[in-house]
Amino acid sequence: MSQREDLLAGAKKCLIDKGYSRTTARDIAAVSGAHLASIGYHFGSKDNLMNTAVLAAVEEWGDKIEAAVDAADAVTPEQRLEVFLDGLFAAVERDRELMAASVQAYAQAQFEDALREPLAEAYARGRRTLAAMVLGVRPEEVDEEAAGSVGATVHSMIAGFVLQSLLAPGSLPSAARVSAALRVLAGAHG
Amino acid sequence: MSQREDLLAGAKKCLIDKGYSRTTARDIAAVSGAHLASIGYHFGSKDNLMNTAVLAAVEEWGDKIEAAVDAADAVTPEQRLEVFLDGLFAAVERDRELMAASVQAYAQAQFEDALREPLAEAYARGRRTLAAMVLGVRPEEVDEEAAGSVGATVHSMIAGFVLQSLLAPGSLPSAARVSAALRVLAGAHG
DNA sequence: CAATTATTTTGACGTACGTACGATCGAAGC
DNA sequence: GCTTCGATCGTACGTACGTCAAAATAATTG
Repeated sequence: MSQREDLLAGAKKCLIDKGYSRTTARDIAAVSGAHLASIGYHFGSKDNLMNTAVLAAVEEWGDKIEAAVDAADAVTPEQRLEVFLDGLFAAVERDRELMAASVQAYAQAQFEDALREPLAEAYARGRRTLAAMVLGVRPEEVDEEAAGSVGATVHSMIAGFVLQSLLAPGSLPSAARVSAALRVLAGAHG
Repeated sequence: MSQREDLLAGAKKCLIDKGYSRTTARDIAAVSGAHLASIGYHFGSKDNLMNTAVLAAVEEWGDKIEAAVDAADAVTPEQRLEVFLDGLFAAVERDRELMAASVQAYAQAQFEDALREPLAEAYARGRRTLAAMVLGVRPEEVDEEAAGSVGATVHSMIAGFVLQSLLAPGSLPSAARVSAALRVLAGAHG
């Protein structure tokens, strides 16, 4: 493994263990086993390395969501959302670290355009994917209206559950209970 | 205004403008007009001051949500969720800074028990309040089951919409569209 | 008004930070 | 075998950091 890869892995680990801004260049060097000065050589600056690590983590987390979507696509439309949530919640518990990194990403994105823009783009893409799943169509067929309502709502729910799980591990409801809750919510203003 | 109050206000401002960890003690002193050493005198340490500011911001944001709940309580149960979301989304756009601070809070909470515990508690309380609103009962009457399903789901949606709004301002759907989306979601697995 | 306590101000200390510079190494090219 | 070039290493510079001790001032109390 090159020092470049080591540094990136180390930065991700630090991101999870100490957070974005509390991570120092020396922390990354120590954790990765790479040399301090290699950060500048390979990434230009420590902040640049951290941004790269943050985006990589968010992308990985996006892949997990997509895997849950793919699994849900195999079942009937009626079961789809619940199967998806089951897969998602399992991933949430399993890959806690990835989500912790994602929260760091959102927090930092407010101060760095280099983070906010790709994150906003990923968010928009996610909405389409999720709307497509729920509606049972292909992502390209999802119109802006559906992405901005159904997709945005599902995506928001996910993000919120992730936050909740980080704050109070193990407190997530089952997918079945979320389904029931959605019926209550839909009924409350039908 | 005492320096204590000035410092707290300055810390909040820095929290919003520069983020939790990027804020230095000298930043706070400069913004607040207070003296550097007053931080130690009044708050013991800079971190302690920042934690106090973070919790104050989250509490303020909680008050906004509660105001939206109260407003929604005035209408019929059928309109309630939609009216609530209308009020909430208005608050989201109006008090963007409070939400930005809240995101900082969640990001930091992962590394400081002094933040995570009160935040988790506030989260739990919010779930009850929201479940009570949707179900049309008083918060004390909400059982654990309802708080953990309906309340948790609504709360997650809110948190997600907040994140979305921070990432891409102005991209929130209207409350009516969220309502429609919820009906779609409930129907997708009925 | 004197005495005591609370707050503000000054100044500085020690440390940890990010980054730059040149030396060193190792493999590939001719 | 000498050169070249990308990568790694050792080190040190300048600076910005949080905190503290003590002096100065303000407020409170008897």
